[in-house]
Amino acid sequence: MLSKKTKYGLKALTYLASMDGKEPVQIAEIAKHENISQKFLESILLTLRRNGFLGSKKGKGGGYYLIREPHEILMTSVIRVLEGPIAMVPCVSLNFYEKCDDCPDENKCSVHKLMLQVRDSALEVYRNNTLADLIS
Amino acid sequence: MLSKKTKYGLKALTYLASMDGKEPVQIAEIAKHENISQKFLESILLTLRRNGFLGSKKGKGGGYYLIREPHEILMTSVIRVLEGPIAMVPCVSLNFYEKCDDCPDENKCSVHKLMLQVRDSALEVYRNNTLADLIS
DNA sequence: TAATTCCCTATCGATTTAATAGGAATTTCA
DNA sequence: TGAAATTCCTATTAAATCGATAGGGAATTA
Repeated sequence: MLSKKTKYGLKALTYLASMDGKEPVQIAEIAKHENISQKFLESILLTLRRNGFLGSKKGKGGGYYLIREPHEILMTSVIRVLEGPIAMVPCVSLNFYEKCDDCPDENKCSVHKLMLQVRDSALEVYRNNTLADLIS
Repeated sequence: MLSKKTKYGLKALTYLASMDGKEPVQIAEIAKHENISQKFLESILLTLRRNGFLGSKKGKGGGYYLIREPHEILMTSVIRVLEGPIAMVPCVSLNFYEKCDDCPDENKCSVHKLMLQVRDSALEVYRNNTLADLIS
């Protein structure tokens, strides 16, 4: 299940991308437009800023804005920052690999085999979608 | 993230399929072989039986066994029973559809658009894999 | 009748999630 | 210079979910 954090983050990014200008947009405006709890959105935007997706400006006329072009922002990176691993089990994760406690041999594991395919198919989707693709 | 329930359920099914014979296999044997908490596995096998994947026999020499051929058991149905929806958001789910509270128009929603693709790619994997495919 | 094995419900502890609270820091502008 | 606007940051909480455990009941076998 996709977390609300990721869902809201994607919606906020899309909203900012659709604004297009580099004018800062206030949290309150995004929250209202997308029906998101303002305080919750606040923490999400902070994460996106700390991870290099957004810039911010304080004080009157302040807000958040994209610091990269929408077509440069891959869904793989957004998902990894907001949601974490794309893989459904750590033993097939590229960026968050972990060995399973129970499994003596990954290569013989049926779950591993299946989830490898699922990961690859999800990766292909995320790699083929940038923020720009989500707008139109 | 894939739940342990699903992971263990898949491992148990694979083990039963690899036995091949219609001889009942005891919970304890599966649990030991796959390093799973026996009591937890018990409840999982019960779910699989109630959903038409397994048969069972009580008393000495009892246990669980597959009641369909491995190549007839699609991953779509196993996943839906153990894990629930394949979709990452209810608004793109085929079998567990639900409207989003916040979203006024699904067709304009960027998250919807992305998650539709993710669902389709996952579905394709699950539809192309039967229990038989996981064994070899 | 005793042993074996699955059947069933309830409960628990830990973790995660979504949201809230409350104020600090910075910037703008009158 | 000071008040308003806005982001920044940490802590807390309520609810849900997950993985596991407990404890006995019911059926089957020998």
